[in-house]
Amino acid sequence: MPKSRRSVSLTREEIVEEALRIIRTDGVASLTMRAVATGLGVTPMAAYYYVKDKDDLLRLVSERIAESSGVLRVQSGREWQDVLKEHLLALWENSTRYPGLGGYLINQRNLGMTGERMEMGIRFFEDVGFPPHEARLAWSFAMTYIHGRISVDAHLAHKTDAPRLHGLGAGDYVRFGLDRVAAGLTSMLDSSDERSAVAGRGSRPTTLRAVKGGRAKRG
Amino acid sequence: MPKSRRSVSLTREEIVEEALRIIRTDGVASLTMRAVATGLGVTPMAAYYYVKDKDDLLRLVSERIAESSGVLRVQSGREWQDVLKEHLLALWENSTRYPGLGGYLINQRNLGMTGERMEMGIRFFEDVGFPPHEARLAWSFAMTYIHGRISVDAHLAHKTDAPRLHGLGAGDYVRFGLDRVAAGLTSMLDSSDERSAVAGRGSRPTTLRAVKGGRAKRG
DNA sequence: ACCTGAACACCGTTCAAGT
DNA sequence: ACCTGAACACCGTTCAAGT
Repeated sequence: MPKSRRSVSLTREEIVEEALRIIRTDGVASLTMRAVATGLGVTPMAAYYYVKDKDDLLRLVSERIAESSGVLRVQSGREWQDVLKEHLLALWENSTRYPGLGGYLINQRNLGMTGERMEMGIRFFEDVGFPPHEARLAWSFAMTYIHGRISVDAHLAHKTDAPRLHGLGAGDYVRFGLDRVAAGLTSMLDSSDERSAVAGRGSRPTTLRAVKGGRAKRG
Repeated sequence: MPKSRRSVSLTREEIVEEALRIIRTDGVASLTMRAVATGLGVTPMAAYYYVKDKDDLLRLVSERIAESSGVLRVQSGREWQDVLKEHLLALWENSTRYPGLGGYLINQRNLGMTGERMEMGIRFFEDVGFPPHEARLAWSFAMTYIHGRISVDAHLAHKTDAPRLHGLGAGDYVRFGLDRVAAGLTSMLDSSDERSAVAGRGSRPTTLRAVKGGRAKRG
C-alpha cells in the first residue's frame, strides 16, 4: 500500500531501505523503480533525483548488504580458516535473505562491494602468508565460490525453508563448500605438495609462476 | 538484418541457434523474443509456437552449451583431478563466449543442465571414492565454483580479450580456482578409505552432519 | 499446423514544467 | 532544490484471427 502524502524530503537512505524491503519480501524481480516510488508515496521519477538509475540503486543495495556482513580481518587466537569461513557464511546468510539478488551481485564488477572492502580482503590473505598475487587469486577464489553459492541458493531461499533434496539442505552445501575452499587454500601454504607450490609462513622465498607487474603495497 | 521472407517452416533448433547467435554477438541482455523473431524473419509471436516462453528458450540455450562441453566421466590412465579440471575448464570456455549468460545460468535450478547430466556428474565423484552424499556435495561444490567464475567473467569476456588487472587475466583466475577446487576435494579422500569416514587432512575431521534419507542408487 | 496482427500490461528513462 | 506529469521506446505475452 502506498504511504500517505509525504511531508518531508526523500533521502537516498530511505530509497535504499525501500529497495531492500521490496527484495526481501518479493524478490529482486519485483524491484522496479516504480515499485520503490509507490512504496515511498511519490511519483515514479522522484527517486531519480537521488540515484542515477536502477543499476546505481542496486549497487547501493549490494554495498549495504556487504557492509552488514562485517569485514575480513585476521583475529589473534583464531585460525584464519575459521575466520574466513565465518565471514563468508555471514555474507551468505545476509545475502540469501534477498531472493534473487545473488544473480545480480555476481554480475557486478567487484561483486557488488567497494574497492576498499576488496583490498581489505586481499590484505587478509597476505597477512596469513600468501604472496601478493596469490592473495589476490585466493580472495577472488573464495568470493567467487560464496557468490556462486548465494546465486544458486537465491531462489531456494525464497521458499519456505529447507528444501532438503536428498536429505541435504542449503546449509549443508554451503558449509561443505566452505570447508573445501579453506582446505584447498590451506594446501597451498603447506610447504610440501603441489607443483606450483607457494612457500608458506616460514619465510622462504616463493617461486611464483611468471606473473609480472604486481606490487605489494603493505602498511 | 532481418532475413528475407521464409519459405519453409521454423524449427525449434533454428530458434535456439538464433538465440545463441544473438547472445554471442550482443550479450544476453540483447536477447529478446522480438530480436529472435526479427533475426529469423518472422513476427514476434511466431517462436511461441515452438517454445513456451523466454525462460524455456533460455533453458534450451543453456542445455545446448552444457552439451557442447562433453560429459564428466572417469578416464582410465588419468588422474580424476585432471579430468575434472579439464571438464570444468571446457564449460567455462564455452560459457564465457556468451556474454552475460552466466548470471542467468547460475539462477537456474540444476545450473541449466539436465537431470541426467547432473546424475552423471555425481556418479563421477562416487566412482573416484566419494560416498553418495559427499559425491553430491562435491559435484555441487565444483559446479557452483565454475558457474560463479563464469558469471564473474561473463561481462569481461565481452570486451577485447585479456583485461589483465594487476597482471592477472581471466585464465589465471579460473585455473587457480580449479586447482584449489581439486585440492580441496582431494584432501577429503586422503587418509581415508573410500568406504566410510571422510577426514580433512588438517586437524578436524569433517564430521558428517546428520544427513539422512540419501540412498545410493548405483547401476 | 503454423503464423500474423493487434492489443495489453508492464518496464526504465527523457524531458519540460511546476513549486 | 525537489518533485510531478506526460510521454517515449521498449519489453513479454494474450488473444483472436488468418491460411
